Amino acid sequence: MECSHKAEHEQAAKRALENMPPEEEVGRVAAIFKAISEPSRLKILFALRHGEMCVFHIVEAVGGAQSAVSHQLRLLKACGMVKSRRDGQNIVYSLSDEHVVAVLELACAHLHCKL
Amino acid sequence: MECSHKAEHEQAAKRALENMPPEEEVGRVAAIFKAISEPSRLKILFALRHGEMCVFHIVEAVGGAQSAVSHQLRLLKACGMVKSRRDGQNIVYSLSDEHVVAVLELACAHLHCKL
DNA sequence: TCAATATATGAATAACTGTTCATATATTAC
DNA sequence: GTAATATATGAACAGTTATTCATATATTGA
Repeated sequence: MECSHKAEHEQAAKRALENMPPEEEVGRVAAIFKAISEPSRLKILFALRHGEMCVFHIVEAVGGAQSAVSHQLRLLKACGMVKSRRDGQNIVYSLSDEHVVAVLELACAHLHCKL
Repeated sequence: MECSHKAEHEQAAKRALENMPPEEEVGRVAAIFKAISEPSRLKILFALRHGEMCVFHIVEAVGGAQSAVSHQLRLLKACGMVKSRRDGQNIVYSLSDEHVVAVLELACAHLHCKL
């Protein structure tokens, strides 16, 4: 702990400690990111940027087994990234709000890549 | 595939498929989110919002073992979330750019919580 | 009611990941 | 050089998670 920036670092550490959100809140934020940290789920979100779709078409857009997609959709819904409504035989999924899109786009900006 | 929104969904699925980024790019974006999807790493990022810090003070701010923090820092650095420089005996870490902060804040907006 | 279709779910397995422990490297002071 | 301090690293273990397979539920049309 004898670093030459002792004073500034200690202040920063003190501020960081004081302002650290409670464990529960950190957990909630982490859960959001975890939801979109798997390529399979991220693809689903990318796909839904082009409009709402039923499961069948989501499977068509992202590939993989129907069962796997269904499991992932459940996770995405559980943490509020997507919403769904029944429409006859189908369940139609869509992004739950504009924040989801915004987070995706910001990540791409960070990567300096265009989607 | 006989949903009543057949036409629109099929168009959306077609657009989604055409615009789906290559596997490698999806992977990179997913890696960014994965990096901040663990409470331990997220705490480190929250801490660094208050200024650059050496490992010792990061440990002080986020808790946990030095070894664990060091491992996490390596991951965060590998995906470009933080940068580091040596300063004598210490290694000083800081957020690598403003996008990192922006992503964190956007996630909080999505959660309707203030940090 | 029965068949067909769309979606969801539970269990099991395989792969991945975070942490710990012990140790290694690098820098400074003596 | 040696001791002390700061940080990093490798291996092993434990916990988590994504996928698959088989099956269940729900809706529609006959």
